[in-house]
Amino acid sequence: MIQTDLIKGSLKTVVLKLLQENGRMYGYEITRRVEELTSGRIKLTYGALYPVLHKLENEGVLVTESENFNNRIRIYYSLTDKGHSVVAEKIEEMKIFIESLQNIINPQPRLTNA
Amino acid sequence: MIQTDLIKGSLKTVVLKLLQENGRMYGYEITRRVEELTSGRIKLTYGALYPVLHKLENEGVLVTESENFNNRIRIYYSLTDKGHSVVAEKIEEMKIFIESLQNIINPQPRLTNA
DNA sequence: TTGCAATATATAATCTTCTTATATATTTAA
DNA sequence: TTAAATATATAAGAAGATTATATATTGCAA
Repeated sequence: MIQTDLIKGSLKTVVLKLLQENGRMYGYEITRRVEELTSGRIKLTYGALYPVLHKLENEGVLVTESENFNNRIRIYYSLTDKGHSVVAEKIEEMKIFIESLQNIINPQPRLTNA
Repeated sequence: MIQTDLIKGSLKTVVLKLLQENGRMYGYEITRRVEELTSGRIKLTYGALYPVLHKLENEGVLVTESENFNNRIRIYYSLTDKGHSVVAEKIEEMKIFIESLQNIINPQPRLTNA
């Protein structure tokens, strides 16, 4: 990740959202897409990404298919049925979280009852 | 913290922002204010909050004044000059981070050039 | 033809950060 | 008199990230 510790905790949701959006993706592609969507501001590290992908697979949220492309292995990840409902929940959580942060960052001026 | 792992990494920024907004605050007050601003969605834990406050003090970002209120010690924290510029940076980072997350959560449909 | 950048996945060691549990102590309301 | 609210603090452990390292192919430039 780049320049900020803020991303901690949101990686899983980000990955799941991209898979929901794109059907299936391989690890390298996911990091590319995140850079693209964030104008290079967020760069996923593989040391974080692959363990997360493996964990989600073990939890039955993702399934994999290996394919050969130009003699390079690509491991495609896609959501299971369970995965689809998990994404929906995670996205809701994230929206509420973002709202909460915004209430802190741009607070309504307090009424002078204090 | 409540119900979501999303908050990881943003605690420091949240604390600093509140101090910028309110002049000086004590630990307990900070947790109250965060609950208030987020409608109870984010509850800071003291096990996370106090170590962060102490760390920020050691870094010269905060200073403390102890006061006695109803036989209870209150330790007020406020920003140093350095602290004020640190908040400004952190807030900028957080705004960009939130923007980035929103680009991922609500992506513009991709033009079919891929 | 050699070497570097890009493509592609993976794991171990380490660090940071958070949660949970525990401790202490006063005031206030039931 | 007892529990909830107020107030701070730290240790142990878990979770999640970074950094470093490993391996291997393709394609482009020098």
